[in-house]
Amino acid sequence: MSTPRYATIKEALRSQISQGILSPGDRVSSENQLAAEFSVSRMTARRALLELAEDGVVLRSQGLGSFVADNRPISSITQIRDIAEEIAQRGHQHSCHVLQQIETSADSTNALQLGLKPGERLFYSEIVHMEDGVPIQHETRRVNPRMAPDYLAQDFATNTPSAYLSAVAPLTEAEQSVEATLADADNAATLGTEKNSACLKITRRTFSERGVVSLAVLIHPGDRYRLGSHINY
Amino acid sequence: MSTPRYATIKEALRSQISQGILSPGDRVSSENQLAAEFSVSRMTARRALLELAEDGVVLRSQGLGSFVADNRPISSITQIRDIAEEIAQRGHQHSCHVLQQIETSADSTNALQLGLKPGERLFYSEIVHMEDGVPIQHETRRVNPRMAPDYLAQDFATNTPSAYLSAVAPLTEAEQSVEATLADADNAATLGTEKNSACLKITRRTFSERGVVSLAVLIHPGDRYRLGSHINY
DNA sequence: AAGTGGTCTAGACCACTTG
DNA sequence: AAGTGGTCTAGACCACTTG
Repeated sequence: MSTPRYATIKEALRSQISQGILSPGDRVSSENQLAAEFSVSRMTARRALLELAEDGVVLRSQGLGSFVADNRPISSITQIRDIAEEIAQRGHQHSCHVLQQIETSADSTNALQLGLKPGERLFYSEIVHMEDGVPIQHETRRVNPRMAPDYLAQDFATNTPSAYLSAVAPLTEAEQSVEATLADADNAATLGTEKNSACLKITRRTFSERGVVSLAVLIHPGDRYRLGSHINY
Repeated sequence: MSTPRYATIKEALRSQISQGILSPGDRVSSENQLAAEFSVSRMTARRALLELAEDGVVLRSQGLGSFVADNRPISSITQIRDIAEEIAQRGHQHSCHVLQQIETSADSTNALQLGLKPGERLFYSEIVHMEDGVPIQHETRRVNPRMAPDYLAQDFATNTPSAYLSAVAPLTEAEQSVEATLADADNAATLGTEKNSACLKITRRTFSERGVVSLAVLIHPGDRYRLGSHINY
């Protein structure tokens, strides 16, 4: 399976931007020009530009052309931080229990989310993170083996899954949702809370350049954890 | 300028989903089927499905088909949006009950947070927001009278507090925290949920150029609301 | 008038999943 | 074998912006 042509065009433009050949505000080649340069149909060149626009790399305007966008600053709110780092920054002690670290197979839902085939193998880990000895996060994570083949050999007591994955498959994108749930018996036992107490559940899908890296579900006791953000306009 | 055909197809599918004709997990018509049904080329039907997938409305899988995604509302953590707008954008109907809209005085905590002196007057409102008649947010808000002197004269049934405040004191900054709590008897009654069900609680302080504008506490039923974000690096 | 992006067609071949 | 989505072509007409 070779790289699609629209992807080649995207890559070429991205690299021109990161090398400074194209700067924010510069006009990039038009659909017709790209079609000619890369010997593809206009629809294929168009797709490359459309996807770059979706990713916020270019801005497009009918009649005018496509232009390199400003490099968006990363807002501190949305930053994904390693929990061990976060705890260390508060001046507290991080520790954890690795409950599971195994190979298993993808059910149809996990397969869809991770970009695997149903039944294909995946790595699974389950860890409880503690701050000064008090459990604050129950992490369950499903990992795409193609992105991190040595996942099962890691010692997560010294280096968290998040830290390890960031090193082997640098984060390019993340999708997350936050919801409130009740602790089931399992959550209650691992987190040392009451059953049916309020929990904050974060579901996070992380992407690297080559695709989906992992799918993490993070459960926090509602009375010991909050998410904060500061937004500037 | 007429509506593009792919937009018509998207709208038709969205409406089937919101009417319950299609439920999460259901398979939607294939590209070829939609092309035939709507008398368009496959590329046009395809575009409709692709955009719905981008919006998180459907999940697509080669060889399998396209499936309706989990349709629980997901709203952005990183952006503060008026709930009425948010609901309208999902194609649903917003309505609300104004429970209270009064002048009261600041206790020491509120005073500190709003930059007032203890005992100084402040405005207080309490509203339940509904999406298609179903309660999804219980909003309690304390407002700095200096920033919005006419707050008590507003009709929040037609213009939400958030929309009104944005107009009179444009948002320059916001601080928020997200946590999980259990519904108390009052929450349960106003939101129509069980007591001790999981709730998402957002505490938000908004700032304008001249200082703190308001302090809002937003309670959402955990099973009807999610927060989401998409991060690009 | 010439160029840009926006929409659309009617085909094609492919990889993938299921019966 | 039949159906699905993924990629791609070579055209077309359109609305929009600029010289």
